[in-house]
Amino acid sequence: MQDINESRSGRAADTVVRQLSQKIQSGEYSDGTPLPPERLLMEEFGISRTVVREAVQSLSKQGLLEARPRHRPIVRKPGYDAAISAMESVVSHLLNNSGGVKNLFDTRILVESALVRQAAQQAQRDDIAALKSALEANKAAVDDSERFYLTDRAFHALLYEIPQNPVLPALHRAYVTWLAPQWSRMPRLPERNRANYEAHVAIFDGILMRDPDAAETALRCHLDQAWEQVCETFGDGL
Amino acid sequence: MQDINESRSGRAADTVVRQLSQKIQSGEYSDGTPLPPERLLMEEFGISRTVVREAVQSLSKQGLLEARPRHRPIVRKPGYDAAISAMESVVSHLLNNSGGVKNLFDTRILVESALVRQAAQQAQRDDIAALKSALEANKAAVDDSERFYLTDRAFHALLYEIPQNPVLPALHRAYVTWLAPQWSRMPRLPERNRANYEAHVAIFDGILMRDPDAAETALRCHLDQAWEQVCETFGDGL
DNA sequence: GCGTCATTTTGGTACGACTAAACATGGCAG
DNA sequence: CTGCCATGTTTAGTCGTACCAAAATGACGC
Repeated sequence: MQDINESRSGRAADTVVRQLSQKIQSGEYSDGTPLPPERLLMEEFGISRTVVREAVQSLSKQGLLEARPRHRPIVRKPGYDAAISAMESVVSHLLNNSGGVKNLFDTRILVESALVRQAAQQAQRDDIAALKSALEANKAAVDDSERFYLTDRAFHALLYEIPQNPVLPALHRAYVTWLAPQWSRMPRLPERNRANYEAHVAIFDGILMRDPDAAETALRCHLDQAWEQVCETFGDGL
Repeated sequence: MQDINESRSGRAADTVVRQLSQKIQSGEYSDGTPLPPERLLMEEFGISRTVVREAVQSLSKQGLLEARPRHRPIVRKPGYDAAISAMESVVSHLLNNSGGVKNLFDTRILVESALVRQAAQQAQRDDIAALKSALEANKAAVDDSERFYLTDRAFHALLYEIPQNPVLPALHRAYVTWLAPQWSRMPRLPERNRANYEAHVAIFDGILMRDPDAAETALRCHLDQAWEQVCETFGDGL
């Protein structure tokens, strides 16, 4: 009810954004519930609807609100995925620049090679078991390219889960999402599926034998091969 | 001049966002120049100023425009840094959650350990020379904590530059920015500076000797130590 | 030429109105 | 009583206008 004026910030919307995000974080607006209607916020903060809408839009771009058209914005405590999706639009521009896809994929190689090394050194019994069953799912799907794609993704996803760091699975989802436009237009051949499966086996063996070097080598070989396939399909112009 | 209606998209602002971002990417609005005034865009697209403002705000949050209050928005072709800064607000929330800082720092350890391994295997003569001079700057600044902080950052930044992948330096800037709140409130002691310098030397030696394992070990030791210092300062509640 | 001041431009905010979609209600037919 | 549909209500999306203040612009005097 109090005027938020005199908050000495160039833009009124900014102070509203601060107050709202604070109320969200403090739980005053609990997760999953819709925000009060714009007209209520308007009188609560003593501002016009213009400013309310600006603030709401800003918060939704930050991932603290989920705004569907014609609906009340839903309060969302942001997770690591929200951070990733905040970059999405920018990234999509960057991927159109020459070299953008390769730069992104190279970071994936970097990260994933570090992951398999760490897995080879620290993977627990259940991690290994999960990898093993993912491998079997791979093997069972070599002839069904659509399904193989899913099991392929699942195998790599496991690598990102082993360190128990919630940033990493989010990062994997990001890679999958951003590289999907290239990947999904590639031809899916059973031979390639089989080669990928065998590459996965090699990675798994490296982890199983607690041999970081072997695991990393296998993974780099696997991803380099994938990149070559991309280049063959799109003609290097990335 | 044509009506953008009938574009079959729930929100008018979204179509304007698309059109504008396309015009920015195609160079019709060249980088560095201000966008046309809102009132012009309004009639150009046949929409109200409300929508124009919404679109402009959206684009500026995406990093395609740089909007200062009371100024015309400046067109910016987004780079990798723009992607990072798009996450900034979300990340700042995540870092307040328990474990957020540690999760982020762990990814840094992961990435940076992969970087030093790669450096040990692939660093060129000039990379090594750059590292060497960064080390000397370290050594010269051990007694001036403020300056040592800068040279410390510069040393690590070099590691991110070696693979020639523009994503990585941006990532380093992100780490520095996001972890700065914790780092900058830590006491700076010459002993610590000296210890950090020696850790850098160990990393450099590993790279110089083309010994990835040694380099990685030294780096992990270095960063783990840094994390311990953070914990001592803030009492583990991260 | 250069600084100063008045004018115009332009973004920031407010208010009011209307539309259409989503939601809530209640009545009607089975 | 139950399920479905018509109706009214809520609410976000959009538009138009108006006003203010800061910035950009240009005129003027020095």
